[in-house]
Amino acid sequence: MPELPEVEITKRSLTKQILLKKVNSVTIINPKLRYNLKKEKLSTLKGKVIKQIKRRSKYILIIFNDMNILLIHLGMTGRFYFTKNQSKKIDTSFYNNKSIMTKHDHLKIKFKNFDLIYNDIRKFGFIKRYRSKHITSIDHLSKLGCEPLTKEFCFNYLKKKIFNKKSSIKNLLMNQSIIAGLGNIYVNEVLYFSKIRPDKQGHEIGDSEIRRLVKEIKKILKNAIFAGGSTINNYHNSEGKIGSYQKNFKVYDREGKDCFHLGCSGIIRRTNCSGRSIFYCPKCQT
DNA sequence: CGGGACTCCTGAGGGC
DNA sequence: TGCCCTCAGGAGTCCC
Repeated sequence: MPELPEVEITKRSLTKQILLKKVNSVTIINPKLRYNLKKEKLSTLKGKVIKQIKRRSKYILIIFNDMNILLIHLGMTGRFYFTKNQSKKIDTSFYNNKSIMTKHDHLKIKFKNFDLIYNDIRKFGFIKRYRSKHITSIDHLSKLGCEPLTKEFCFNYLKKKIFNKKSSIKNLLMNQSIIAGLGNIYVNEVLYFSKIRPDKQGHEIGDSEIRRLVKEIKKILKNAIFAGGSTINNYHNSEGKIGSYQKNFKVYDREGKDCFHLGCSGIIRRTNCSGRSIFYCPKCQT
C-alpha cells in the first residue's frame, strides 16, 4: 500500500531510469484501471522526451518536453517494472510468481533499450494524461494539503487545521487536504510515537501533542524513505527492490503483542474506524 | 459544509 | 485438496 515514502522511492527509481529519455511508443495492455486508459490520449506521448519527474502527495508526475503530463496514482498495488527490449526477458528475481507478475500489466512505455511496464493487481491506481502548464490546475492535486516534509508543515499549520475539528485525529491525519501523503499504516505509527489515542478528537489535541505529531510525522517519513519504504504483500519499487521499513512497525499488524515503549506493559489493540484498521496501545496512547 | 458509509478490485488466508 | 467467505486499503461519490 504505497504511501508517501513508497511513492517517493518509486519516483526516485523512475528518475534514475527514464529522465531525459525519449518515448518510442505507448501500448495499452489492459485499459481497465480506476479510470480507463485511453489510446488516443496516450499515443500523443510518442516521440516526446521526459523532462522532469515529480512527486506530490501520493501522486507521481511525469512531465514531458511539450507540456504533456502523466499523472500517476499507484492505488493499492500499482507498481512499475522494466523489461529489456532485445532479450524479451523479464527480471522476475524479486517476484515468486511470474504469472501474477505479468497477469496484471496495464501499460507499456517503450524506450530505446527497455520497456517500462505499469502493473496493478487490484486496479485501484490510475494513469491520466494532461496538457497543462500549471500542475496545480490538475483536479486531483488542487485540494491537497501541504507536504509533510516541507517547512510549511509546522505547528501553526497543523493547529489551524485541527483545533476546531470533531473528527478523530486518526481521520484528520489521513485527510489528504490536511496532510498530503499519509495513509493508514504510517498514521498508526505516528499516533503511537506521539502517544495519542487514535479516537481523540481534533479539538482535544493539546499544543504539546501537536508539536509531537509534527515532529514524529517528519521523523517517521524520513526514516521510511531512508529504509526504501515498507514492503507489505507485493510492494516493490521499479527496480524490483523491496523496502525494509516494515521491520520498524511498532503497532501496525501487531494486535495482541507487547507495546515496545519502555516500562509500558500494554498490549497492542486493534479496532476499526470507517472501514480502516486502527492499531494502538491502550495504555500509553492517551 | 462536514463527515460517515459505500464503492471499485483481487489475492491471501482461515474455516471446514 | 478445495471451496467459500472475509478482509485489506486510497480516494471519489453519495447522502444525511
